[in-house]
Amino acid sequence: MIFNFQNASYFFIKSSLQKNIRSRCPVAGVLDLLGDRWTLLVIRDLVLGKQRFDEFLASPEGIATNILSQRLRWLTAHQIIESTPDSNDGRKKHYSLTEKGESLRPVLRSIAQWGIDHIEGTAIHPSFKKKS
Amino acid sequence: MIFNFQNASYFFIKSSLQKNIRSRCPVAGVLDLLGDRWTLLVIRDLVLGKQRFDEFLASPEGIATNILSQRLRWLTAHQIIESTPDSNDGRKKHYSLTEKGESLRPVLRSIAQWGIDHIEGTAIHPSFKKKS
DNA sequence: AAGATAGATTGCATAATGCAAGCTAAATTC
DNA sequence: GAATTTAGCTTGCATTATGCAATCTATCTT
Repeated sequence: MIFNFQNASYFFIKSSLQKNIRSRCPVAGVLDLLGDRWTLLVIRDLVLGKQRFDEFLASPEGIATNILSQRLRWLTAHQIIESTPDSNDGRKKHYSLTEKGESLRPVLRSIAQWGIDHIEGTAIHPSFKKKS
Repeated sequence: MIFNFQNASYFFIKSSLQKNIRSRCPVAGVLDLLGDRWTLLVIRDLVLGKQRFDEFLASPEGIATNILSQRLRWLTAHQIIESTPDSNDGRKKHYSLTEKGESLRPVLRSIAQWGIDHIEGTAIHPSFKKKS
């Protein structure tokens, strides 16, 4: 990603603007949007049915709270996820994939399949098969 | 990626070892292998028929020489690409995708398609359609 | 009222990236 | 055959991102 995530105000200013696009290549565009060590793992968690901050934190890769928080903001700003407050507990938020986010499922599946086929020690999560 | 690429000797020691795997998730595995701002763009270039250091450098995203050099080494170490010396010009190397690298084509296509559908201003490269 | 919980933000050390410059071996030009 | 150019790197250093621990605020539970 292009911006200094540490500085929240800078982030918000920039993220509401058009992205600094590196090129017209869609692969480069996707990398600018999702291409780092963590963003796609948050989306994976959502695909697997996780919805809450704590659930994402509990994933085995061990994302840090600041990174998670930044990625959730980023993904929300780019309409890939959205959050709704829990109706019973005002502290809780439920994150979910928007339609745009849902459309990443086949991409994620394609990536996962390649990983299974070519990276030793990886295995598919059972619930990954649901909801083609 | 996990290592300090700046220190070449450290790189070589580490890259010949088993990767420090973050989890058994294949998505995480792929991200550890390819998930940064540049690696997939080098693969894209190879998919598009580029073969040489200078050709990769000339791509519109403007990768730096040190980063390109590191990525080529990384991808070679992980059997995704290989290089052969030019028979006429001893300075030149030709990089190409291995079978493992070729198998990334559909993944790249899937990513590209999502980008075209959801990222404004992106468009597919014509030669991307060749060789399903 | 006191403590626990959810979802964060902050400060700081470490690591990765970006850029310019330089380097080496091979090829080309003069 | 010496000087220059080219291809593919490497190095140094500034900037940016990440990782970790600590802290904070609002809400919920006891």
